[in-house]
Amino acid sequence: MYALADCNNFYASCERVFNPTLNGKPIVVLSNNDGCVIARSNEAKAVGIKMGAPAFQIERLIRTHDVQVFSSNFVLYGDMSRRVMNILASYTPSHEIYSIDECFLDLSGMRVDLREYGLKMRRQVGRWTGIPLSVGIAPTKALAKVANRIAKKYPELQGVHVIDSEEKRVKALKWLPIEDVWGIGRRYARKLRAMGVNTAYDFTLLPESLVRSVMTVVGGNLQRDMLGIPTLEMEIAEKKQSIATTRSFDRDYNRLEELHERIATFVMTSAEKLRQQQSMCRRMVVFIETNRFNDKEEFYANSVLLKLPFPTSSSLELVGFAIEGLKSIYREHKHYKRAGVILLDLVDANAYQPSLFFNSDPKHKKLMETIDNLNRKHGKTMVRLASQDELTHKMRRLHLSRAYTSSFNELIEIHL
DNA sequence: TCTGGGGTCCTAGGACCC
DNA sequence: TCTGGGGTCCTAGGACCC
Repeated sequence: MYALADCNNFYASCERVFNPTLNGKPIVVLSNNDGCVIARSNEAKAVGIKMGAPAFQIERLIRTHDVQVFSSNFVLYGDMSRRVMNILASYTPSHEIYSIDECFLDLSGMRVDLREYGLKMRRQVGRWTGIPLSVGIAPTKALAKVANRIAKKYPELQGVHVIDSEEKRVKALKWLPIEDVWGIGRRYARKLRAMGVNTAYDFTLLPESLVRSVMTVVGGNLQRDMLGIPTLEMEIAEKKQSIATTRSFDRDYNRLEELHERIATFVMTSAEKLRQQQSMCRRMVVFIETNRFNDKEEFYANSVLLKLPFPTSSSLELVGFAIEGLKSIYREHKHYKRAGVILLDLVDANAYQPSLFFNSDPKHKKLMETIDNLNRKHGKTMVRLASQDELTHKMRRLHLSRAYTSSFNELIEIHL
């Protein structure tokens, strides 16, 4: 049996933990630059605020319903996530952190009352972190996902649902519309509807060969899992296979120097994560885009895949390559709105055999360690490259909550 | 004025080799 | 004019997730 534990409206709940006066009020959390909605409390969903809605389009809703608005505070959310995951880990010998707010737990062989067990983790997470949790338990991961939806949907279940019989499995799948199935997105849902498949249950009745022909092996595996045959396995966290830093800008950039500074900073951020997991990268993508919503200027997007002459995790070397790449895709007289850097083809820094001729400069290793340590101790951008001398950008974060968990200056004060 | 960011996996088709 | 077959590697693009 597997459990899927999922935090309810995670970002919104994080904001609430440190400000209980928000209980019962509609809350939304906005993306970087306060661009669009990325999380909503139940109350905000109820008044009709859609996921992904641009902030400027919902101003009226916000005013009418006194919606509490927050800029995203990922330092806080990451920290809360770690606390929740640590608690959940104590409930199983094997868990998979599936996303910032979701965790699969392998409960096979556990001699416990599963419903009680789910209620217990939910209570403990609630008491220790203040985050509301829903738990779905079933024989496979895909069914645990379904069970979790049901746990969320019906309050009388108290946040926990167990699928432990064929009858419950069928009932759950007949209840779930095809577009809400994990692994079936817009594209496949439309195709399946056209084939007369309206629910998850209909999907499980399709011939396997048909499913594979439409949705490749991925769909076939999903179908088996939904039939109750454990097929999707636990994927225990190892290293990331790619590391990306991408951002929309607060305004249009058109000068090469401005993009240069942004790209250098993105590389620095990515490279630090790269070193943290003790990898080196062999390829890098650099991309830039103009504003796709602007009808007055033709949309321009371009990217370049760089094959590095040697694997490296040195920010200095990576920035050098990235800037060469940037120059190859930069066009003058355009207004850039978004850019990013993706590190790919990551190899283990310790296992790598240096080449006879071309290698990352060994002096950089020590230097990077020093920089990482300084930045860790003194805040993110204590040490930057000279190319980053002028920080011309400012993220718009008008509604930022405090760094309750990560900064001594921003701890909550309790007055007795 | 204002529209997110960070990931994973699979496949078809081309390049290249013998 | 005729013009194989099989293997591997790589990559772009498409699908999905939260």
